[in-house]
Amino acid sequence: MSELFFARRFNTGNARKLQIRLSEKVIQKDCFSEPIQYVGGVDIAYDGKESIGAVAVFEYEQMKLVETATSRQTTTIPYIPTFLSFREIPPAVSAFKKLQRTPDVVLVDGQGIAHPRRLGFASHLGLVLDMPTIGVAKSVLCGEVRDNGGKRWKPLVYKGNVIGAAVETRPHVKPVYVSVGHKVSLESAIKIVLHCARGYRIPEPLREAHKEAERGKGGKS
DNA sequence: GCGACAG
DNA sequence: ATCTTGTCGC
Repeated sequence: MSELFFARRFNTGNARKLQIRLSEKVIQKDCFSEPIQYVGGVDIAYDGKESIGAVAVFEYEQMKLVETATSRQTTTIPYIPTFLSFREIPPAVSAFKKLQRTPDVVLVDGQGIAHPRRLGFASHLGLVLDMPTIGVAKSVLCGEVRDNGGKRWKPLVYKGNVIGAAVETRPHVKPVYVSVGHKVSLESAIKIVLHCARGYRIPEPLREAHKEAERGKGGKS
């Protein structure tokens, strides 16, 4: 009962101010050691009133799954466009705490700084975990793709600034929208996403995290 | 004021 | 996100 009340009273005004304040702390430079050894993927699934957070960790070079972790808890905040992170961070962080190995960089299902206030789920999560994160979204939240040459990626521009890139992970397939989450440059983010995409539009760590979250439905974790 | 709007 | 039948193609 209290959760529902809290959800209805979610204060977008305060959340908006927090986003603006936090967005200034986002670091857009590579803050991880090379070569990358482990990459993680985070995704959230919903089962009725509960959220299932899942994390999958892959060995970078071979792209082999080495570990997964999930966490199931009551959903506390409703989905409100541009405030997705407040809803998904709790289950994501909870799943992360169960990991044995800490990935060097994490792919997140959503936008990084490609957000109206430059603080999408991937950036917010990166700040909370103090870890390098990359936003990988399946559709655009804001901005427009600038038609450039025949590269594998095109810049996503919003109000005159490049906030991310539409990356064609597979030929002739709808692109995924990559943006800086935290502690990584856009160039590296694109390179990492392309490395992790093996035969499918969605990078392996995210595909696996999605499957893991689906498996968490109808049970506990 | 109106329309758009990650998952 | 979630629900949901059939269909096309490797």
